[in-house]
Amino acid sequence: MNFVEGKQELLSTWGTLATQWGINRTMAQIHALLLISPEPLSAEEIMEELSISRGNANMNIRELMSWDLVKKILKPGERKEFFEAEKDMYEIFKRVARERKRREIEPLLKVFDQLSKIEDENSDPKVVQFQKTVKNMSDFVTNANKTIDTVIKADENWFFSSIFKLMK
Amino acid sequence: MNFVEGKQELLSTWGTLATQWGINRTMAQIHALLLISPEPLSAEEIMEELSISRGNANMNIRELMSWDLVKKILKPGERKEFFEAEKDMYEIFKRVARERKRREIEPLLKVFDQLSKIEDENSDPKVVQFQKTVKNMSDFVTNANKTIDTVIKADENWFFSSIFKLMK
DNA sequence: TATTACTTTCAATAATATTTGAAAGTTTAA
DNA sequence: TTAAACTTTCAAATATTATTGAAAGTAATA
Repeated sequence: MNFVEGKQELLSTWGTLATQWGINRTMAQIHALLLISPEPLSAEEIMEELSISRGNANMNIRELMSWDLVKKILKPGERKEFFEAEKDMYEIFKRVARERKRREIEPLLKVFDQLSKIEDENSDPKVVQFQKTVKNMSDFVTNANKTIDTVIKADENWFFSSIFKLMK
Repeated sequence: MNFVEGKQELLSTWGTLATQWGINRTMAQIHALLLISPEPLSAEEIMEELSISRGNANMNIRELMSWDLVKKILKPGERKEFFEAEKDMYEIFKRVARERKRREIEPLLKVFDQLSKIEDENSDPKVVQFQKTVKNMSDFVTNANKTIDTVIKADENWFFSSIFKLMK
């Protein structure tokens, strides 16, 4: 496998992985492309490399910026915009965790909160198990949420090495 | 909100969340339905509750079993099969982690391994940054993989409380 | 063995998510 | 101003994924 083949393999694998995690394939591929690029790329270059349309490129680049994974670079004297990815993997991980927390976990906790308020005098086992399940889900997600907060604040070596030490 | 409305809300929210994580909506809803059910349910009952076809129910129940989240229960004297979900949230989390690791992380590490073997004498910055990125991704995923192993072996209270203590 | 009571399969269909591309919008500079 | 060089939008088209349901398969029982 040479560089060009390897690049295709990486972009394709990364894109496939992304879809398994509910992330748009093109978004992941643009991200990977910027990760392996030593220089910021323009929309044109991204469109070219991935054979995608201008609209698609624009939309996914902006989505990446909203996740704080990519930033716009303006080169002096150039009118065009260039894009550059944050390259530190742990930083990427933290930013994704922060966004998913905000977009998904927090709304979910609100739903649990509402569901926990359901009062049914009724001691029907169905109601009892429902309430038990909501409580368990809610407690678990609350803990997961706190764990994410911990990770977001921690630094990489400390976090990973601490986790490993737990099992020694 | 009463019990019936709350149940609908939970099934719907859980299903939506699942799609954001690359998991089939129906699969997640069947899982949630079994989680709130005090008794094992038959395929018929699942079809009825979620208004889905027999084929769809069958397919997703089997998928849940392949994730080891649901098991088949045979009641003595009954020909029909019933299904029951593992209800412990941390156990569910570990089983999902174990499966995603096996299905996604391990194949991914193989790809990284191949990509790391690309030798291009060439000191083109594009090649250099490619190799650097593959190395970073690979190291990060390797660490994440080890962390998952740690979590899979740990028990809940110990794991969560240890994590929190890290930040004190 | 034949019938009944189920479960499984899968091609066709439907639902959902992504992508395109042309038109509209914006900014810069002559 | 106007034109050029870009970026953004979004309705329509396409691609992907999920669902249906009827037929085929299987196993228990009469």
